[in-house]
Amino acid sequence: MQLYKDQTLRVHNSLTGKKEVFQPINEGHVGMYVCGPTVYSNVHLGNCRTFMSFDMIFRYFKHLGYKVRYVRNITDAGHLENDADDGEDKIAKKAKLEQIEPMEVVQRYTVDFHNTLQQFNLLPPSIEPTATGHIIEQIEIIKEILEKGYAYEANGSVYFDVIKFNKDHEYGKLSGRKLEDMIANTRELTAQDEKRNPQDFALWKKAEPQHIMRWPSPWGDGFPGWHLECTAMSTKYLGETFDIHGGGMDLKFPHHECEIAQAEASTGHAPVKYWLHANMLTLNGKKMSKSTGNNIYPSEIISGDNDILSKAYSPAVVRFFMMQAHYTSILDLSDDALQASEKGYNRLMEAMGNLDSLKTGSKSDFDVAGWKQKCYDAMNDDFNTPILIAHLFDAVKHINLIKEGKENVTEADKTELETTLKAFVYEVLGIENQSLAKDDSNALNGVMELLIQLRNEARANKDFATSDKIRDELTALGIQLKDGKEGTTFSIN
RNA sequence: GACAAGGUGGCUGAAUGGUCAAGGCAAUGGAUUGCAAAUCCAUCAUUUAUGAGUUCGAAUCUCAUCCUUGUCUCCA
Repeated sequence: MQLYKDQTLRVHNSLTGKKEVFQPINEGHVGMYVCGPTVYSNVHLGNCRTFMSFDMIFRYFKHLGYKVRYVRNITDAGHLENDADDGEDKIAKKAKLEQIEPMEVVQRYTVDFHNTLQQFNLLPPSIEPTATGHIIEQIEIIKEILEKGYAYEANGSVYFDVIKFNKDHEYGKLSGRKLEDMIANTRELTAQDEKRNPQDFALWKKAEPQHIMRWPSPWGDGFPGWHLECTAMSTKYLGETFDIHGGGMDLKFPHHECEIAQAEASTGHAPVKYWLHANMLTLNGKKMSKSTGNNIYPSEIISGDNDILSKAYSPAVVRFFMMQAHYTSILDLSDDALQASEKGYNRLMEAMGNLDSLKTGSKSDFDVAGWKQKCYDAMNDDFNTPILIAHLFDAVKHINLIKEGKENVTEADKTELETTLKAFVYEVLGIENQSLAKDDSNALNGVMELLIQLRNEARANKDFATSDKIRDELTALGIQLKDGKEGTTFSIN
């Protein structure tokens, strides 16, 4: 199914600041690279939002029939705490702190990362390369940049020469910065600094004798600079120019700016056609920060074991909540917002559960084909999931009306509605139906049927004490009875 | 201080020049119900941080001010 031939997708390109029609470099194929986590601590909820956004994008491309190669790296070396001379590798620092091998740190938090993303129903990327697995490729790129004259060696380290590069190229075009301004706002170099210019960044850092993470190179033992791994791995798996590069807004500068510089310096041309940036997640209107306590881990939301929220929320509800905002907007997570999302989520799932049993007729009061295209239009407009969800609720309303017998639907439209709804909710948005009623054990259904029958008998006899007792006790257990025209049904919250 | 993304109803969150500013949640009235819940119908921002400007027309463009988030710088 090559749906992409019928749909015009527009994406917001951070490089130009405009929405552009998406045209892949190779027809029918999409190459997408997203900067993955540095695995030195448990994955942050904000990171989850970014990866969830790109998971949705990945899913929509697939849904449209593109063959997608989605590469998301694991940074397991080289991410310095800061760019100063005493900059320490984040992973090496954590290893020292916990007195374990750096690779134990990497292993522990990579597993946590995968577990968390799996809970939120993220699809695994096509390739998930690690920085340490691509040291050779990174060294090769450094050699090329050195050959082209855009880098210099100093005392066993190699630095990218930003000023030289800016003479032939434009450094700062992604983040809207001017090199002159940056230089004007910078202090003088200290005497012991190896860099020619404070804006220069490390391609290769010399490893001090006590440094554990080290690899041999033409410039001596050392380790790669943080920005380099993404250039090496994206080029290796997606080519010198690929379609989409994604990541969090916070990576725009310097990380992505440096990626552009490295690629242009080594290959002579721009590496990426469309730059997509996902916006940040705040908590109760403020940035998340471990030091102020305004912070929550994914596992704490799911378990409810935290001081910030009133209750636990399922991963599907959290995902639905995130999808209700556009990926380029700042999203604020709060208890009120999650509660509202949970109710909306339940209503959506309820309607989808009722879809199958709808009675069909000879005509439809609901323009399913028009509605379906509206859903595509929403997604085609830079993956506008909030608008898509608004349309989904339009379908919910019609499903409920049909169920009540106030509207009609033909068999063909019902099938179309069901297929489309499932495609957008499950396949594109990646929202699972986690209501317990779905995995219906026959025993539970049998017991419920019995209770409903007993209650209805009591109601018929006007024994409301008994009928209300059954209803209230079930409510206390989290089972809600629903008296409809067609009889009584139940749902489990 | 610089750059970037923003500031929309009680909460959340769409809409970037064109009649009434989506949707979810909450709220109010009605239908339904033994009473509720669920469901349906109706109501719910003369107004988009503030001030000024451009325009026949602005939430949307321009300028100023205030605020939030991110990055850099400074500081440490």
